[in-house]
Amino acid sequence: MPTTKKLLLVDGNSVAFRAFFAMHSALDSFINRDGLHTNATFAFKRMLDNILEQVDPTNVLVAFDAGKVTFRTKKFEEYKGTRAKMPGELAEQLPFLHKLLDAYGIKWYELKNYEADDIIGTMAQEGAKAGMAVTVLSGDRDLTQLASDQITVQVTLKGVTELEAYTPAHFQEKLGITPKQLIDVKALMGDNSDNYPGVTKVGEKTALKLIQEYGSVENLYAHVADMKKSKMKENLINDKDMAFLSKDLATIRTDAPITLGLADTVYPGPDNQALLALYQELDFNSFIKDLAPQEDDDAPVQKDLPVTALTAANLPQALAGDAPKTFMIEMLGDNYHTEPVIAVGLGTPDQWYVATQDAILREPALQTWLADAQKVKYVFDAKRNYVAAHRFGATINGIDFDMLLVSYLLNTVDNSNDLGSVAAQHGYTGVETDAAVYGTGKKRQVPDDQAVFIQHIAHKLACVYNLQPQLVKDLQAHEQYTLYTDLERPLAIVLANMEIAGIKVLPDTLKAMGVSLKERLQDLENQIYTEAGHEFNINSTKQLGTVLFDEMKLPPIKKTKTGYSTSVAVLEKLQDESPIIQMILSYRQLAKIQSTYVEGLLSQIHPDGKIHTRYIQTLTQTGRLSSQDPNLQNIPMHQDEGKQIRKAFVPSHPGWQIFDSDYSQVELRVLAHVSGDRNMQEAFKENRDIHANTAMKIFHLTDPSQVTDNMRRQAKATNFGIVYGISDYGLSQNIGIPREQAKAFIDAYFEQYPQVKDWTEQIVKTAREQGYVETIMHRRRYLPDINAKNRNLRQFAERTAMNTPIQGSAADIIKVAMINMAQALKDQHLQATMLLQVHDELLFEAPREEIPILEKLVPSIMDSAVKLAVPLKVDSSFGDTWYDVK
DNA sequence: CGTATCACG
DNA sequence: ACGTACGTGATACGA
Repeated sequence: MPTTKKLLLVDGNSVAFRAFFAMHSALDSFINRDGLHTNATFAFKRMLDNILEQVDPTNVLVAFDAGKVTFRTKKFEEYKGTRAKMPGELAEQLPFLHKLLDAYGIKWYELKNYEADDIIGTMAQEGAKAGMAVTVLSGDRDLTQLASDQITVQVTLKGVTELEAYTPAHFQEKLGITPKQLIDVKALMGDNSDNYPGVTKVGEKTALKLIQEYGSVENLYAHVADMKKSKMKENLINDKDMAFLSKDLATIRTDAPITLGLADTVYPGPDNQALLALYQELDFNSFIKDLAPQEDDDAPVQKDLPVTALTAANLPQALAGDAPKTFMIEMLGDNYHTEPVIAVGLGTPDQWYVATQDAILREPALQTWLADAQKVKYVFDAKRNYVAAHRFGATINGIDFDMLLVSYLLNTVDNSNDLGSVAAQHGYTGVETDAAVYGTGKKRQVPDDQAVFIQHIAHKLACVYNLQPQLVKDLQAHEQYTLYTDLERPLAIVLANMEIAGIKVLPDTLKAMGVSLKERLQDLENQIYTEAGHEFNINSTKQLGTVLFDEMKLPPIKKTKTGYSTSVAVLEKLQDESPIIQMILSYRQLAKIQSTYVEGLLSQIHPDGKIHTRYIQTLTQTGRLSSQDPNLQNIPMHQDEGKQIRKAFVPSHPGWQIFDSDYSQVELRVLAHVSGDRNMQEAFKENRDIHANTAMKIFHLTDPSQVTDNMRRQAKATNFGIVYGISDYGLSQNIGIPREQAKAFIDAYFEQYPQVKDWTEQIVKTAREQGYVETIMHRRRYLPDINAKNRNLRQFAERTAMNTPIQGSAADIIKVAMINMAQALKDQHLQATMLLQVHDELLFEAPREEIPILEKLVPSIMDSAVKLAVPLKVDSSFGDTWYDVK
């Protein structure tokens, strides 16, 4: 039987766009020696390899758009009229993409007056007719209308290699229509990015419904007269011409006058000499290595690095010299407080040393070297190595380069604990991921082949060493070098010491709460069963939904994608309908306290009676910390029931106290600073109640005495809304007022704080132009969706553009304070210990006699962390437990 | 392993 | 018209 021929068709322009933006954050590091940007070419190559491997085609064609003028613009002048010009950094790469395809032996093609879509549509039809299995690769969904039994359309998702396969079945499942009907849907809803309107007031939802009902635009109009009178019917009738024109524009041609046939698309495979020349021109060194002839197919792709077993005997030799060395302590799991050490490695590219026993960490020679600040170390995750070393009595000084931390500062996205994937983000492909070597989940283990294991450690060490120059250069290009050296790098050590210190938690206090909660939960459970008439799992939203909305016939206020919503907001609206609602609310509240806080925290107390959380310094997109295993940044506070948990958090020595300081309204102060708003700055300079001040402004009051509690509450929500990147709908939902009124609040707000309004507009504009926003300390967040054609994505990016500089600058400020605080405690020889950070709050334990010192010292360090145009304000308190700190 | 819910700033 | 507040982590279900 002859093998089926496989045809791969690639939408060159849209895949190039995706490639460009997938590696947009690496734009600065992907420049060849001639100053040419190469990020899109690099990512395009990887996308191409990925799809070639997946499809293994016999024939390939890449189609490009020939220009702006096409038969569609002749039919409708505004077609794609609002489309932004291709960025220059991408346009300059197009000739190299063409060269790359030539070297791959892949035919590429463009046709005057037609779009790439039409070339693909025509060729796909021909291929299918010839009995070929056709795969289309594109970055947008327009082409999915071609999907059929023989044609699969792969659409790129995020990143370089993730794809979504559109088949007729997938269409049915996802949208409830056939691929062809997508054209009809677009005829009605129009296409914003292609700039044709469809029918007035008809969006995706409505269009889908209409097509599911009528099947096609033609049939819809055949029956439009029978529809019952409505605004929509009127719009449909008025816009009939536009609907049919839109349908025509949306239809991908399958009869474009292309001048090549299937025979021209035969894929012979790459020309390695041509590829080598191109890679040299583009400085794609990692790809050049891949081209090197392999002696036999079974040989490892990575050539072996020079490794010696690290022993007590050869430590002096291994540690000789003052040149920088990479160092690592390897563990299989995340939690470095407890995880066994499986290897210790160090060295330089001349010679790597790897020990597979943890005992080496107790060697005095190694401990001396680790403690010596003059011995320069490169690591991946300083805090992880520091804490692990501490378990063996070692202290690490002299950490110069932390690849993980630097990578996070360069681009906050996806800095996992996996060195291999972080390396890949920076174009370094010479190292495997841990998942590939150790496996994942239950099967995670040290490889059976010891040589494979040791080479993996060596390759990781080498990777850190090799990436150092490039990443430090990138930091400098981003003006982030001092953010790294003066803020994040020292902070890692401060955090390590907080984690090591841990906080004492009294198990008996938690257990007593657990006993009482258990009884109360049992009572509530029985009452709920009585009301419901039978037993069920209250924790199952599905079963609860059935009881409330099917059996008891309560009105379902909201739906989720899987069924009825039973969230607090919904239940509160049902309060008066049945006594069961209050019982469920109470049950939920207590069950949360029991499972997450009583049982959860109990299971995390170490043998030393303390909880040692991990602060994740390289995760959030704004620069905040996060806290894991357990999360000590979300211990209950707002309701007294849950707040009791805090009584279990106590000082670790008798006669000591818990001391706490927090910033007052730090985010709004940051907003007053960055916006330069005179009215808001004045309020803070005069130490006024900012929410009451806002209330006076938006309610047009003349005297503070006129501000009611409710006005202040609404003003407070509005202040928050501004920080989050306001929308009238969001505000209206939050405080339960009509949308119109929320809009009036916002308008009044912007009128009273005009420079805040200017700033929100300015920051969005800046984000659009440069693709990222920054905090006061140059922390950077990329916003690739800021120019997205998808409205939701774009608006989300716009809100983020407003929120991140505020939340992120506040994070910068407390981080500076933490570093200064750790230094001050050391300088003044205080026993007080910094234990926790909760975003705008620092928590300490200290001997009672040091409390008066802290009451002066902590606020003075915190409010002088940075100099803003408004003062920072800090409130402090102390007590026997965390609960008593209020 | 994704979803819903709810704890924090 | 469209669908929306920003940033996190832990737990319980249920496929």
